[in-house]
Amino acid sequence: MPLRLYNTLGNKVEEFAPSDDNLVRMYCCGPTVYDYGHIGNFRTFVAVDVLRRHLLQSGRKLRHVMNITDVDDRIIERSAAQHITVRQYTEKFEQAFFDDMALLAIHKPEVIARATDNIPEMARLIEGLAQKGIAYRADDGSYYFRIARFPGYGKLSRKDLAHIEDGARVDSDRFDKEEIRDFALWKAPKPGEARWQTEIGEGRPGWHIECSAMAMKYLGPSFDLHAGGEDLMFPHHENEIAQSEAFTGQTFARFWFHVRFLLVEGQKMSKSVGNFFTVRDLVLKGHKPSSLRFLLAGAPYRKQLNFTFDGLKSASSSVERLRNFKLRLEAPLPPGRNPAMQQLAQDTQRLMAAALDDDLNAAEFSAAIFEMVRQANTAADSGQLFAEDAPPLLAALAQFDHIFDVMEDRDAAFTARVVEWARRERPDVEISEAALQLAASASVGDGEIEKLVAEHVAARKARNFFRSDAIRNELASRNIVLENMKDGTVRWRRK
RNA sequence: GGCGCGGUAGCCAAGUGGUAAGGCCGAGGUCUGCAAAACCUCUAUCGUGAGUUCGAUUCUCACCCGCGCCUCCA
Repeated sequence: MPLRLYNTLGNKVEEFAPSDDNLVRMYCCGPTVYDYGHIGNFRTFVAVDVLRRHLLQSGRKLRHVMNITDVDDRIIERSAAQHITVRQYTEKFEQAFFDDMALLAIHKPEVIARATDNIPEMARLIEGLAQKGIAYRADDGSYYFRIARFPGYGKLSRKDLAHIEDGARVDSDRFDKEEIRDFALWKAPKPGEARWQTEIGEGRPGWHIECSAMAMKYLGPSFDLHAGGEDLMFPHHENEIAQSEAFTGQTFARFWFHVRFLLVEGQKMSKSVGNFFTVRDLVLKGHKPSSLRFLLAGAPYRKQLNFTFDGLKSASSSVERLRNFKLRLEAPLPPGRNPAMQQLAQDTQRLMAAALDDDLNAAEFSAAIFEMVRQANTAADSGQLFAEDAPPLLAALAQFDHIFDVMEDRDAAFTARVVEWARRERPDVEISEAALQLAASASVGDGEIEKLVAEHVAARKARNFFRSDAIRNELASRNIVLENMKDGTVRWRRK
Protein backbone atom coordinates (compact mmCIF):
# COMPACT_ATOMS: atom_id res chain seq x y z
CA MET A 1 0.00 0.00 0.00
CA PRO A 2 1.36 3.41 -0.88
CA LEU A 3 2.13 6.00 1.71
CA ARG A 4 -0.11 9.02 1.64
CA LEU A 5 1.11 12.21 3.27
CA TYR A 6 -0.20 15.70 3.68
CA ASN A 7 1.81 18.10 1.59
CA THR A 8 1.78 21.71 2.75
CA LEU A 9 2.74 22.65 -0.78
CA GLY A 10 -0.74 22.33 -2.26
CA ASN A 11 -2.48 21.69 1.04
CA LYS A 12 -3.66 18.18 0.45
CA VAL A 13 -2.87 14.57 1.10
CA GLU A 14 -0.89 13.06 -1.74
CA GLU A 15 0.77 9.81 -2.50
CA PHE A 16 4.38 9.93 -1.47
CA ALA A 17 7.12 8.09 -3.28
CA PRO A 18 10.78 8.97 -3.68
CA SER A 19 11.72 10.26 -7.09
CA ASP A 20 14.90 8.24 -7.21
CA ASP A 21 14.70 4.44 -6.98
CA ASN A 22 13.82 3.51 -3.48
CA LEU A 23 15.92 6.12 -1.75
CA VAL A 24 14.06 8.79 0.19
CA ARG A 25 16.00 11.98 0.50
CA MET A 26 14.67 14.18 3.27
CA TYR A 27 15.75 17.22 5.20
CA CYS A 28 14.55 18.23 8.61
CA CYS A 29 15.17 21.56 10.26
CA GLY A 30 17.05 20.77 13.43
CA PRO A 31 17.55 22.65 16.67
CA THR A 32 19.15 25.96 17.38
CA VAL A 33 21.54 24.97 20.12
CA TYR A 34 21.31 28.04 22.31
CA ASP A 35 19.73 26.26 25.29
CA TYR A 36 18.21 22.95 26.35
CA GLY A 37 15.46 21.76 24.06
CA HIS A 38 11.87 21.99 25.24
CA ILE A 39 9.11 19.46 24.73
CA GLY A 40 7.72 21.48 21.83
CA ASN A 41 10.98 21.07 19.96
CA PHE A 42 10.89 17.38 20.60
CA ARG A 43 7.34 17.00 19.45
CA THR A 44 8.57 17.86 15.99
CA PHE A 45 11.56 15.57 16.19
CA VAL A 46 9.50 12.66 17.46
CA ALA A 47 7.01 13.16 14.62
CA VAL A 48 9.81 13.14 12.08
CA ASP A 49 11.26 10.09 13.80
CA VAL A 50 7.95 8.29 13.37
CA LEU A 51 8.01 9.21 9.70
CA ARG A 52 11.57 7.97 9.23
CA ARG A 53 10.89 4.74 11.06
CA HIS A 54 7.81 4.08 8.98
CA LEU A 55 9.67 4.74 5.75
CA LEU A 56 12.39 2.31 6.79
CA GLN A 57 9.89 -0.28 7.94
CA SER A 58 8.17 0.03 4.58
CA GLY A 59 11.40 -1.02 2.93
CA ARG A 60 12.66 2.37 1.82
CA LYS A 61 16.25 3.45 1.95
CA LEU A 62 16.76 6.76 3.64
CA ARG A 63 19.10 9.70 3.49
CA HIS A 64 17.87 12.03 6.19
CA VAL A 65 19.74 15.25 6.81
CA MET A 66 19.32 17.44 9.86
CA ASN A 67 21.02 20.73 10.50
CA ILE A 68 22.29 22.05 13.77
CA THR A 69 21.94 25.81 13.86
CA ASP A 70 24.94 26.78 15.90
CA VAL A 71 25.06 30.44 15.11
CA ASP A 72 22.29 32.98 15.56
CA ASP A 73 21.62 36.17 17.47
CA ARG A 74 20.96 34.45 20.77
CA ILE A 75 24.06 32.32 20.54
CA ILE A 76 26.23 35.25 19.64
CA GLU A 77 24.79 37.31 22.45
CA ARG A 78 25.15 34.63 25.10
CA SER A 79 28.59 33.44 24.11
CA ALA A 80 29.82 37.02 24.09
CA ALA A 81 28.34 37.55 27.54
CA GLN A 82 30.24 34.54 28.83
CA HIS A 83 33.42 35.51 26.98
CA ILE A 84 33.66 32.22 25.15
CA THR A 85 33.62 31.34 21.50
CA VAL A 86 30.45 30.41 19.69
CA ARG A 87 31.63 26.81 19.42
CA GLN A 88 32.49 26.62 23.10
CA TYR A 89 29.05 27.87 23.89
CA THR A 90 27.12 25.59 21.54
CA GLU A 91 28.93 22.30 22.03
CA LYS A 92 27.40 21.79 25.44
CA PHE A 93 23.87 22.31 24.17
CA GLU A 94 24.51 20.28 21.08
CA GLN A 95 25.55 17.36 23.25
CA ALA A 96 22.54 17.93 25.48
CA PHE A 97 20.34 17.81 22.43
CA PHE A 98 21.70 14.43 21.40
CA ASP A 99 21.33 13.15 24.94
CA ASP A 100 17.70 14.23 24.94
CA MET A 101 17.18 12.59 21.55
CA ALA A 102 18.42 9.34 23.06
CA LEU A 103 16.13 9.79 26.04
CA LEU A 104 13.18 10.00 23.68
CA ALA A 105 14.41 7.18 21.46
CA ILE A 106 14.73 9.46 18.46
CA HIS A 107 17.03 7.91 15.91
CA LYS A 108 19.83 9.98 14.53
CA PRO A 109 19.52 11.12 10.94
CA GLU A 110 22.07 9.79 8.47
CA VAL A 111 23.65 13.22 8.15
CA ILE A 112 23.94 15.88 10.81
CA ALA A 113 25.32 19.15 9.56
CA ARG A 114 26.40 22.14 11.60
CA ALA A 115 25.83 25.55 10.10
CA THR A 116 29.28 26.75 11.06
CA ASP A 117 30.87 23.84 9.24
CA ASN A 118 29.24 24.89 6.00
CA ILE A 119 29.88 28.61 5.76
CA PRO A 120 31.80 28.43 2.45
CA GLU A 121 28.90 26.58 0.84
CA MET A 122 26.56 29.34 1.95
CA ALA A 123 28.86 32.05 0.66
CA ARG A 124 29.03 30.36 -2.74
CA LEU A 125 25.26 30.18 -2.90
CA ILE A 126 24.94 33.85 -2.05
CA GLU A 127 27.55 34.76 -4.60
CA GLY A 128 25.69 32.79 -7.23
CA LEU A 129 22.48 34.60 -6.39
CA ALA A 130 24.27 37.92 -6.56
CA GLN A 131 25.62 37.10 -10.00
CA LYS A 132 22.11 36.39 -11.18
CA GLY A 133 21.00 39.74 -9.81
CA ILE A 134 18.74 38.10 -7.26
CA ALA A 135 20.85 39.00 -4.27
CA TYR A 136 22.31 42.41 -3.66
CA ARG A 137 24.96 43.80 -1.41
CA ALA A 138 24.17 46.63 0.97
CA ASP A 139 26.64 49.36 1.85
CA ASP A 140 27.67 47.70 5.07
CA GLY A 141 28.51 44.41 3.36
CA SER A 142 25.29 42.58 4.16
CA TYR A 143 23.51 40.70 1.40
CA TYR A 144 19.77 40.59 0.86
CA PHE A 145 17.45 38.53 -1.27
CA ARG A 146 15.47 40.54 -3.80
CA ILE A 147 12.02 39.06 -3.48
CA ALA A 148 10.73 40.97 -6.47
CA ARG A 149 12.95 38.76 -8.60
CA PHE A 150 11.37 35.52 -7.44
CA PRO A 151 7.82 35.29 -8.78
CA GLY A 152 6.92 32.14 -6.87
CA TYR A 153 7.46 33.77 -3.51
CA GLY A 154 4.71 32.86 -1.07
CA LYS A 155 3.61 29.62 -2.73
CA LEU A 156 4.20 27.50 0.35
CA SER A 157 2.52 29.65 2.96
CA ARG A 158 0.16 31.26 0.45
CA LYS A 159 0.97 34.72 1.60
CA ASP A 160 -0.43 37.74 -0.05
CA LEU A 161 2.67 39.82 -0.60
CA ALA A 162 0.88 43.11 -0.17
CA HIS A 163 -0.08 42.14 3.34
CA ILE A 164 3.43 41.24 4.28
CA GLU A 165 4.40 44.74 3.48
CA ASP A 166 1.45 46.21 5.36
CA GLY A 167 1.85 44.17 8.45
CA ALA A 168 5.58 43.85 8.61
CA ARG A 169 7.20 45.27 11.64
CA VAL A 170 9.89 47.68 10.72
CA ASP A 171 13.16 46.07 11.65
CA SER A 172 16.52 47.64 12.13
CA ASP A 173 17.86 46.49 8.79
CA ARG A 174 15.27 48.23 6.73
CA PHE A 175 17.31 51.17 5.60
CA ASP A 176 19.71 48.85 3.85
CA LYS A 177 16.99 46.96 2.06
CA GLU A 178 15.42 47.88 -1.22
CA GLU A 179 12.12 46.55 0.04
CA ILE A 180 10.96 45.72 3.52
CA ARG A 181 10.09 42.15 2.61
CA ASP A 182 13.59 41.38 1.32
CA PHE A 183 15.44 39.19 3.77
CA ALA A 184 19.03 38.89 4.88
CA LEU A 185 21.27 36.27 3.31
CA TRP A 186 24.43 37.47 4.94
CA LYS A 187 24.95 39.84 7.83
CA ALA A 188 27.88 42.17 7.99
CA PRO A 189 29.79 41.88 11.26
CA LYS A 190 29.10 44.20 14.12
CA PRO A 191 31.88 45.07 16.54
CA GLY A 192 32.70 42.23 18.88
CA GLU A 193 30.51 39.72 17.08
CA ALA A 194 31.53 36.33 15.79
CA ARG A 195 32.43 36.48 12.10
CA TRP A 196 33.63 34.34 9.26
CA GLN A 197 35.92 35.30 6.41
CA THR A 198 34.53 34.27 3.04
CA GLU A 199 34.73 35.08 -0.63
CA ILE A 200 31.77 37.45 -0.29
CA GLY A 201 33.39 39.23 2.62
CA GLU A 202 33.38 39.06 6.36
CA GLY A 203 30.31 38.40 8.41
CA ARG A 204 27.87 35.67 9.32
CA PRO A 205 25.10 33.88 7.53
CA GLY A 206 21.45 34.81 7.70
CA TRP A 207 19.22 32.18 9.19
CA HIS A 208 17.65 30.71 6.08
CA ILE A 209 20.68 30.26 3.91
CA GLU A 210 22.16 27.43 5.96
CA CYS A 211 19.29 25.09 5.21
CA SER A 212 19.36 25.81 1.49
CA ALA A 213 23.10 25.28 1.32
CA MET A 214 23.21 22.13 3.40
CA ALA A 215 20.11 20.52 1.95
CA MET A 216 21.46 20.91 -1.56
CA LYS A 217 24.96 19.89 -0.55
CA TYR A 218 23.82 16.57 0.86
CA LEU A 219 20.68 15.87 -1.12
CA GLY A 220 21.13 17.62 -4.43
CA PRO A 221 19.23 20.55 -5.93
CA SER A 222 15.92 18.71 -5.77
CA PHE A 223 14.85 16.19 -3.15
CA ASP A 224 11.81 14.39 -1.79
CA LEU A 225 10.72 15.85 1.49
CA HIS A 226 11.45 18.74 3.80
CA ALA A 227 10.18 18.73 7.38
CA GLY A 228 9.93 21.14 10.27
CA GLY A 229 7.67 22.77 12.82
CA GLU A 230 4.68 24.68 11.52
CA ASP A 231 6.13 28.01 12.54
CA LEU A 232 8.96 27.53 10.10
CA MET A 233 6.62 27.52 7.14
CA PHE A 234 6.87 31.28 7.01
CA PRO A 235 9.25 32.88 6.64
CA HIS A 236 11.96 30.24 7.01
CA HIS A 237 10.83 27.62 4.52
CA GLU A 238 9.43 30.17 2.13
CA ASN A 239 12.82 31.81 2.07
CA GLU A 240 14.62 28.51 1.65
CA ILE A 241 12.53 27.83 -1.42
CA ALA A 242 13.21 31.29 -2.80
CA GLN A 243 16.98 31.06 -2.32
CA SER A 244 17.31 27.55 -3.62
CA GLU A 245 14.97 27.66 -6.56
CA ALA A 246 16.17 31.05 -7.69
CA PHE A 247 19.66 29.59 -7.72
CA THR A 248 19.01 26.22 -9.37
CA GLY A 249 15.87 26.81 -11.36
CA GLN A 250 14.63 23.46 -10.04
CA THR A 251 12.02 22.42 -7.53
CA PHE A 252 13.68 22.43 -4.13
CA ALA A 253 11.63 19.95 -2.06
CA ARG A 254 8.64 18.09 -3.51
CA PHE A 255 6.91 17.47 -0.20
CA TRP A 256 6.68 19.77 2.78
CA PHE A 257 5.89 18.10 6.07
CA HIS A 258 4.90 20.43 8.90
CA VAL A 259 4.30 19.40 12.48
CA ARG A 260 1.81 21.43 14.45
CA PHE A 261 2.62 23.11 17.68
CA LEU A 262 2.22 21.57 21.04
CA LEU A 263 0.18 23.39 23.67
CA VAL A 264 0.70 22.97 27.38
CA GLU A 265 -2.48 22.78 29.42
CA GLY A 266 -4.33 24.44 26.57
CA GLN A 267 -1.97 27.32 26.12
CA LYS A 268 1.01 28.04 24.02
CA MET A 269 4.12 27.16 25.92
CA SER A 270 6.04 30.16 27.12
CA LYS A 271 8.34 31.04 29.92
CA SER A 272 6.22 33.97 31.01
CA VAL A 273 3.12 31.80 31.42
CA GLY A 274 5.17 29.34 33.43
CA ASN A 275 4.23 26.33 31.33
CA PHE A 276 7.58 25.92 29.66
CA PHE A 277 9.21 22.53 30.03
CA THR A 278 12.36 20.90 28.84
CA VAL A 279 12.58 17.13 28.63
CA ARG A 280 14.84 17.22 31.64
CA ASP A 281 12.31 19.20 33.66
CA LEU A 282 9.79 16.43 33.20
CA VAL A 283 12.22 13.67 34.07
CA LEU A 284 13.19 15.49 37.24
CA LYS A 285 9.52 15.69 38.14
CA GLY A 286 9.52 11.91 38.05
CA HIS A 287 7.97 11.31 34.64
CA LYS A 288 9.43 8.55 32.55
CA PRO A 289 11.02 9.31 29.20
CA SER A 290 8.97 6.49 27.70
CA SER A 291 5.76 8.18 28.84
CA LEU A 292 6.70 11.33 27.00
CA ARG A 293 7.74 9.37 23.94
CA PHE A 294 4.43 7.53 23.94
CA LEU A 295 2.48 10.74 24.34
CA LEU A 296 4.32 12.54 21.58
CA ALA A 297 4.42 9.63 19.15
CA GLY A 298 0.77 8.79 19.66
CA ALA A 299 -0.61 12.19 18.76
CA PRO A 300 -1.47 12.98 15.14
CA TYR A 301 1.28 15.25 13.88
CA ARG A 302 -1.10 17.61 12.09
CA LYS A 303 -3.20 18.41 15.11
CA GLN A 304 -2.35 20.60 18.00
CA LEU A 305 -1.26 18.38 20.81
CA ASN A 306 -2.41 19.55 24.18
CA PHE A 307 0.25 18.39 26.57
CA THR A 308 -1.03 17.85 30.11
CA PHE A 309 0.32 16.06 33.13
CA ASP A 310 -2.83 13.94 33.16
CA GLY A 311 -2.00 12.94 29.64
CA LEU A 312 1.51 12.04 30.66
CA LYS A 313 0.22 9.81 33.45
CA SER A 314 -2.20 8.21 31.07
CA ALA A 315 0.64 7.50 28.67
CA SER A 316 2.61 5.92 31.47
CA SER A 317 -0.24 3.52 32.25
CA SER A 318 -0.57 2.63 28.59
CA VAL A 319 3.10 1.77 28.29
CA GLU A 320 2.90 -0.32 31.43
CA ARG A 321 -0.02 -2.25 29.98
CA LEU A 322 1.94 -3.05 26.85
CA ARG A 323 5.01 -4.09 28.78
CA ASN A 324 2.94 -6.35 31.01
CA PHE A 325 1.44 -7.97 27.96
CA LYS A 326 4.87 -8.67 26.54
CA LEU A 327 5.96 -10.30 29.79
CA ARG A 328 2.91 -12.48 29.62
CA LEU A 329 3.78 -13.65 26.12
CA GLU A 330 7.35 -14.35 27.11
CA ALA A 331 6.35 -16.48 30.07
CA PRO A 332 5.77 -20.21 29.50
CA LEU A 333 2.46 -21.02 27.82
CA PRO A 334 0.73 -24.38 27.39
CA PRO A 335 1.71 -26.23 24.20
CA GLY A 336 -0.45 -25.84 21.13
CA ARG A 337 -1.87 -23.12 18.97
CA ASN A 338 -5.05 -21.13 18.54
CA PRO A 339 -5.83 -20.22 14.91
CA ALA A 340 -7.79 -17.19 16.06
CA MET A 341 -4.68 -15.77 17.71
CA GLN A 342 -2.61 -16.36 14.60
CA GLN A 343 -5.24 -14.54 12.59
CA LEU A 344 -5.42 -11.73 15.15
CA ALA A 345 -1.70 -11.11 14.96
CA GLN A 346 -1.81 -11.03 11.19
CA ASP A 347 -4.79 -8.67 11.06
CA THR A 348 -3.19 -6.36 13.58
CA GLN A 349 -0.02 -6.12 11.54
CA ARG A 350 -2.02 -5.25 8.47
CA LEU A 351 -4.05 -2.62 10.32
CA MET A 352 -0.97 -0.99 11.77
CA ALA A 353 0.77 -0.70 8.42
CA ALA A 354 -2.38 0.72 6.83
CA ALA A 355 -2.80 3.25 9.61
CA LEU A 356 0.66 4.69 9.14
CA ASP A 357 0.33 4.71 5.38
CA ASP A 358 -2.69 6.91 5.92
CA ASP A 359 -0.81 10.11 6.68
CA LEU A 360 0.82 8.57 9.76
CA ASN A 361 -2.40 7.97 11.64
CA ALA A 362 -0.76 7.20 14.95
CA ALA A 363 -4.05 6.99 16.82
CA GLU A 364 -5.40 4.18 14.65
CA PHE A 365 -2.00 2.57 14.71
CA SER A 366 -1.94 2.29 18.47
CA ALA A 367 -5.64 1.42 18.65
CA ALA A 368 -4.84 -1.69 16.61
CA ILE A 369 -2.23 -2.94 19.02
CA PHE A 370 -4.39 -2.31 22.07
CA GLU A 371 -7.24 -4.20 20.47
CA MET A 372 -4.89 -7.10 19.96
CA VAL A 373 -3.66 -6.93 23.53
CA ARG A 374 -7.16 -7.08 24.90
CA GLN A 375 -8.20 -10.01 22.77
CA ALA A 376 -5.05 -11.97 23.48
CA ASN A 377 -5.36 -11.31 27.20
CA THR A 378 -8.93 -12.51 27.12
CA ALA A 379 -7.85 -15.67 25.35
CA ALA A 380 -5.05 -16.19 27.84
CA ASP A 381 -7.41 -15.76 30.78
CA SER A 382 -9.63 -18.50 29.43
CA GLY A 383 -6.75 -20.82 28.63
CA GLN A 384 -7.00 -20.28 24.88
CA LEU A 385 -3.53 -18.84 24.34
CA PHE A 386 -0.78 -21.31 23.55
CA ALA A 387 2.96 -21.47 23.09
CA GLU A 388 2.80 -21.32 19.31
CA ASP A 389 0.67 -18.17 19.44
CA ALA A 390 3.30 -16.15 21.20
CA PRO A 391 5.71 -15.64 18.27
CA PRO A 392 3.21 -14.07 15.88
CA LEU A 393 1.77 -11.88 18.62
CA LEU A 394 5.25 -10.83 19.62
CA ALA A 395 5.99 -10.06 15.99
CA ALA A 396 3.01 -7.73 15.87
CA LEU A 397 4.17 -6.13 19.09
CA ALA A 398 7.62 -5.69 17.60
CA GLN A 399 6.13 -4.02 14.54
CA PHE A 400 4.38 -1.61 16.86
CA ASP A 401 7.54 -0.98 18.80
CA HIS A 402 9.63 -0.37 15.72
CA ILE A 403 7.67 2.85 15.54
CA PHE A 404 6.90 3.75 19.14
CA ASP A 405 9.98 2.29 20.80
CA VAL A 406 8.65 2.17 24.35
CA MET A 407 8.83 -1.51 25.25
CA GLU A 408 12.38 -1.73 26.45
CA ASP A 409 12.64 -0.24 29.89
CA ARG A 410 15.45 2.29 29.88
CA ASP A 411 13.56 4.71 32.09
CA ALA A 412 15.39 4.12 35.33
CA ALA A 413 18.82 4.36 33.71
CA PHE A 414 17.90 7.51 31.80
CA THR A 415 16.40 9.08 34.88
CA ALA A 416 19.54 8.28 36.85
CA ARG A 417 21.56 10.06 34.19
CA VAL A 418 19.37 13.16 34.28
CA VAL A 419 19.42 13.25 38.08
CA GLU A 420 23.19 13.10 38.00
CA TRP A 421 23.29 15.90 35.46
CA ALA A 422 20.98 18.06 37.56
CA ARG A 423 23.08 17.60 40.66
CA ARG A 424 26.15 18.61 38.74
CA GLU A 425 24.82 21.45 36.59
CA ARG A 426 21.58 22.60 38.15
CA PRO A 427 21.85 22.25 41.92
CA ASP A 428 19.09 24.85 42.25
CA VAL A 429 16.50 22.68 40.51
CA GLU A 430 14.26 20.56 42.67
CA ILE A 431 14.37 16.82 42.10
CA SER A 432 11.16 15.00 42.93
CA GLU A 433 10.93 11.99 45.20
CA ALA A 434 9.61 9.95 42.31
CA ALA A 435 12.58 10.78 40.15
CA LEU A 436 15.01 9.91 42.92
CA GLN A 437 13.31 6.61 43.55
CA LEU A 438 13.25 5.73 39.87
CA ALA A 439 16.87 6.71 39.47
CA ALA A 440 17.87 4.67 42.51
CA SER A 441 16.14 1.60 41.15
CA ALA A 442 18.53 1.62 38.22
CA SER A 443 21.31 0.50 40.49
CA VAL A 444 19.36 -2.28 42.19
CA GLY A 445 20.89 -5.42 40.72
CA ASP A 446 18.90 -8.35 39.44
CA GLY A 447 20.81 -10.66 41.77
CA GLU A 448 19.78 -8.73 44.82
CA ILE A 449 16.18 -8.78 43.70
CA GLU A 450 16.23 -12.49 42.93
CA LYS A 451 17.49 -13.17 46.40
CA LEU A 452 14.63 -11.28 48.02
CA VAL A 453 12.17 -12.89 45.66
CA ALA A 454 13.38 -16.33 46.71
CA GLU A 455 12.93 -15.36 50.32
CA HIS A 456 9.45 -14.09 49.54
CA VAL A 457 8.54 -17.38 47.86
CA ALA A 458 9.85 -19.41 50.79
CA ALA A 459 7.91 -17.29 53.27
CA ARG A 460 4.74 -17.68 51.26
CA LYS A 461 5.19 -21.40 51.03
CA ALA A 462 5.46 -21.50 54.79
CA ARG A 463 2.35 -19.30 54.83
CA ASN A 464 4.31 -16.65 56.64
CA PHE A 465 2.37 -13.86 54.93
CA PHE A 466 3.60 -11.24 57.30
CA ARG A 467 7.13 -11.85 56.13
CA SER A 468 6.30 -12.31 52.45
CA ASP A 469 4.25 -9.13 52.36
CA ALA A 470 7.02 -7.24 54.07
CA ILE A 471 9.43 -8.27 51.35
CA ARG A 472 6.98 -7.30 48.67
CA ASN A 473 6.52 -3.88 50.23
CA GLU A 474 10.22 -3.45 50.62
CA LEU A 475 10.73 -4.14 46.92
CA ALA A 476 7.80 -1.92 46.01
CA SER A 477 9.50 1.00 47.69
CA ARG A 478 12.39 0.39 45.34
CA ASN A 479 10.10 0.37 42.29
CA ILE A 480 10.03 -3.40 41.96
CA VAL A 481 6.65 -5.06 41.60
CA LEU A 482 6.16 -8.68 42.64
CA GLU A 483 3.32 -10.64 41.13
CA ASN A 484 2.22 -13.93 42.58
CA MET A 485 0.99 -16.18 39.82
CA LYS A 486 -1.72 -18.79 40.13
CA ASP A 487 0.71 -21.68 39.91
CA GLY A 488 2.66 -20.41 42.89
CA THR A 489 5.51 -18.88 40.89
CA VAL A 490 6.46 -15.25 41.25
CA ARG A 491 7.10 -12.75 38.49
CA TRP A 492 8.86 -9.49 39.17
CA ARG A 493 9.28 -6.36 37.11
CA ARG A 494 10.47 -2.85 37.47
CA LYS A 495 7.67 -0.37 37.63
C1' G B 1 -7.47 42.52 9.34
C1' G B 2 -5.16 38.16 6.05
C1' C B 3 -4.36 32.77 6.04
C1' G B 4 -5.28 28.11 8.45
C1' C B 5 -6.89 24.42 12.16
C1' G B 6 -10.17 22.43 15.69
C1' G B 7 -14.90 21.79 18.86
C1' U B 8 -16.84 13.62 19.59
C1' A B 9 -18.09 10.35 26.72
C1' G B 10 -14.71 12.85 33.40
C1' C B 11 -9.78 13.43 30.49
C1' C B 12 -6.93 12.27 25.74
C1' A B 13 -8.59 10.80 21.00
C1' A B 14 -9.91 7.91 15.89
C1' G B 15 -13.58 7.65 12.35
C1' U B 16 -17.61 7.02 8.63
C1' G B 17 -23.59 9.38 4.41
C1' G B 18 -26.84 4.39 7.29
C1' U B 19 -27.50 5.30 14.23
C1' A B 20 -19.88 6.05 17.23
C1' A B 21 -12.29 2.79 17.38
C1' G B 22 -8.68 2.91 21.11
C1' G B 23 -6.19 4.71 25.66
C1' C B 24 -6.51 6.77 30.72
C1' C B 25 -9.47 7.54 35.05
C1' G B 26 -13.89 5.98 37.98
C1' A B 27 -17.74 2.30 39.79
C1' G B 28 -19.24 -2.81 40.22
C1' G B 29 -17.80 -7.90 39.42
C1' U B 30 -14.42 -12.42 38.38
C1' C B 31 -9.69 -14.39 40.00
C1' U B 32 -6.82 -14.08 44.69
C1' G B 33 -4.50 -15.35 51.80
C1' C B 34 -3.61 -10.12 50.57
C1' A B 35 -1.56 -7.49 46.60
C1' A B 36 -0.31 -7.05 41.42
C1' A B 37 -1.67 -8.33 36.57
C1' A B 38 -5.68 -9.60 33.53
C1' C B 39 -10.70 -10.12 32.05
C1' C B 40 -16.13 -8.82 32.17
C1' U B 41 -20.02 -5.02 32.81
C1' C B 42 -21.38 0.25 33.13
C1' U B 43 -20.54 5.86 31.33
C1' A B 44 -21.52 9.96 24.33
C1' U B 45 -26.62 10.64 19.82
C1' C B 46 -20.57 13.65 17.95
C1' G B 47 -20.50 22.95 19.61
C1' U B 48 -25.53 25.64 17.99
C1' G B 49 -29.15 26.61 14.10
C1' A B 50 -30.76 25.78 9.20
C1' G B 51 -30.30 23.23 4.45
C1' U B 52 -29.25 18.90 0.96
C1' U B 53 -30.68 13.62 1.45
C1' C B 54 -34.84 8.03 2.24
C1' G B 55 -31.12 8.91 6.05
C1' A B 56 -25.69 13.35 8.58
C1' U B 57 -21.60 13.13 13.70
C1' U B 58 -19.75 12.60 8.65
C1' C B 59 -21.81 17.26 2.81
C1' U B 60 -23.34 22.87 2.42
C1' C B 61 -24.29 27.64 4.77
C1' A B 62 -24.60 30.75 9.06
C1' C B 63 -23.42 31.51 14.02
C1' C B 64 -20.86 30.63 18.82
C1' C B 65 -16.35 29.03 21.22
C1' G B 66 -11.07 27.67 21.36
C1' C B 67 -6.28 27.71 18.99
C1' G B 68 -2.16 28.60 15.55
C1' C B 69 0.71 31.41 11.79
C1' C B 70 1.30 36.43 9.77
C1' U B 71 7.65 38.78 14.96
C1' C B 72 15.12 34.36 13.33
C1' C B 73 9.48 30.56 18.58
C1' A B 74 9.79 23.35 16.78
